[in-house]
Amino acid sequence: MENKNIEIVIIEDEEDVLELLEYHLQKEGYDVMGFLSTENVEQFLEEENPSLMIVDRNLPGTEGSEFISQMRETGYEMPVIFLTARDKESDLEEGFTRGGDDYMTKPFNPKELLLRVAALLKRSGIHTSDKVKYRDMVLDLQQHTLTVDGKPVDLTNLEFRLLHTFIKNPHQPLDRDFLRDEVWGDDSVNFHDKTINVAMNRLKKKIDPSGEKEYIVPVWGIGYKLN
Amino acid sequence: MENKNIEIVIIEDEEDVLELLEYHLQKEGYDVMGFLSTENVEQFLEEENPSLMIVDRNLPGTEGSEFISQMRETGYEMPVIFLTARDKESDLEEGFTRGGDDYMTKPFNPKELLLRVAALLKRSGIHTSDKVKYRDMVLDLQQHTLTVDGKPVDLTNLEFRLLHTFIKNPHQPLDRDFLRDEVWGDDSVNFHDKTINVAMNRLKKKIDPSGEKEYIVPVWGIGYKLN
DNA sequence: ACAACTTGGAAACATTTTGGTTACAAAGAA
DNA sequence: TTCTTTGTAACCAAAATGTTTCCAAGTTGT
Repeated sequence: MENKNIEIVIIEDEEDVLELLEYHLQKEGYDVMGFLSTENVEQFLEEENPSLMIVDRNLPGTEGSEFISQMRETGYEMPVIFLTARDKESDLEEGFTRGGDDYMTKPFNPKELLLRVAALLKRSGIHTSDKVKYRDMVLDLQQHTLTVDGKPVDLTNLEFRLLHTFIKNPHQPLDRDFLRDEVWGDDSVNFHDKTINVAMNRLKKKIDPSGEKEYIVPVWGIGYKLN
Repeated sequence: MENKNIEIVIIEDEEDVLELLEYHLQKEGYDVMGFLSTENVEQFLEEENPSLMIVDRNLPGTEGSEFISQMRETGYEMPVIFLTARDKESDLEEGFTRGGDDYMTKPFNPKELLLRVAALLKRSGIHTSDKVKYRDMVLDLQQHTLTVDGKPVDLTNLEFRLLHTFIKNPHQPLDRDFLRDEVWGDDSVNFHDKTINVAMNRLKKKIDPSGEKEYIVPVWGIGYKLN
């Protein structure tokens, strides 16, 4: 599917409309994340970088355009398509001046929506951020951040590289020599036995404090493995 | 007038519609060039570089979308808005797939047209004003001035360039090598470790003396990031 | 099963790396 | 010159990483 990895966020309080939107967009291969209100969206944006948003103007609580206006001020620049049942001129203007890129009135023609989505994505140059996912973990290689179960987890540089090499080689016991070459580099002389152990344990504790997820397990006499 | 020097080409065979379009766009300060057919447009494009085109689908001789399709193949990439009297779905699709960015049906609302023109110009990177905004900050690229929360803040040249590169790449950790290339230039030999640190701290102190806004935060082991 | 041995984990501590602060010097502009 | 901007150096603080020690758990041979 060609639209893989392009993420689209929808905020729409009418559940059936939301489902319809999700259906059509997913059929085109987009990754769709739907919300029934602006709640939680801000948190979501901190973790993911959607390429486009489709937002109902008429939302419970915050107005849709009000929300986008705030979002723009915070520095988010992805294209936004507003949806509205109304068709008043003043509303239209407000939508555009608050940072909207396009405007469609409900009921909308699904084909047209898809065409407008595609046109906007093309025009704005899609920035698919480099992300690697594994189970509950999302490693953003560009932002150098990790989220586990949606919650951000602070990693040091070393820990980040370490986890990255494990995610690149899952289900495989990586021995200490390999890790040393890969993460620390060949130039590291005087390498202590326990250096890797300690680093691994610090990493394990950060990504799974309770130890219940067992992301990384020791392989006795070899090294460690990511499950 | 703020839209000065932005040139818009219109191709529309109905003379009264063309005049109406020219009137509204000129009132907004755009430079408008109208054509009654696709004839002569190609020649015009070789001499001028309009920022946007508004094209009727239903033209005598060549179809409007056919013309744009050829134009795209020749390498022209400016945004295009199609106008049409018809409202058939197949036409709509053809318009978008042949390189259109937006689509309006006649009779159109002039206000909406202007809004869509402005939105497309913004999205395609043509700045109607040489100002960049980020959160509370407004960077005037022409005047080389900055205001934070509406209050003017004096920046030196170096600081201005530095902040500008951060605003161009928000939410992303910029490492020291990148900053060095971008702001100081590759030719700088004998570059001291701490040069960037000191420059960054001077900048941070100027745009956020109390440190409470946290515009720019260090990313340990990498560089700095604008939030 | 048991002791002897090997390996991994935990915690405390030490070292190194990195960023922040300040003062001052050099370079450049008015 | 005089003022401003920018770079350098020295020093401090914070964070990351490495080392050591001790203990727990797994392995092996008897």
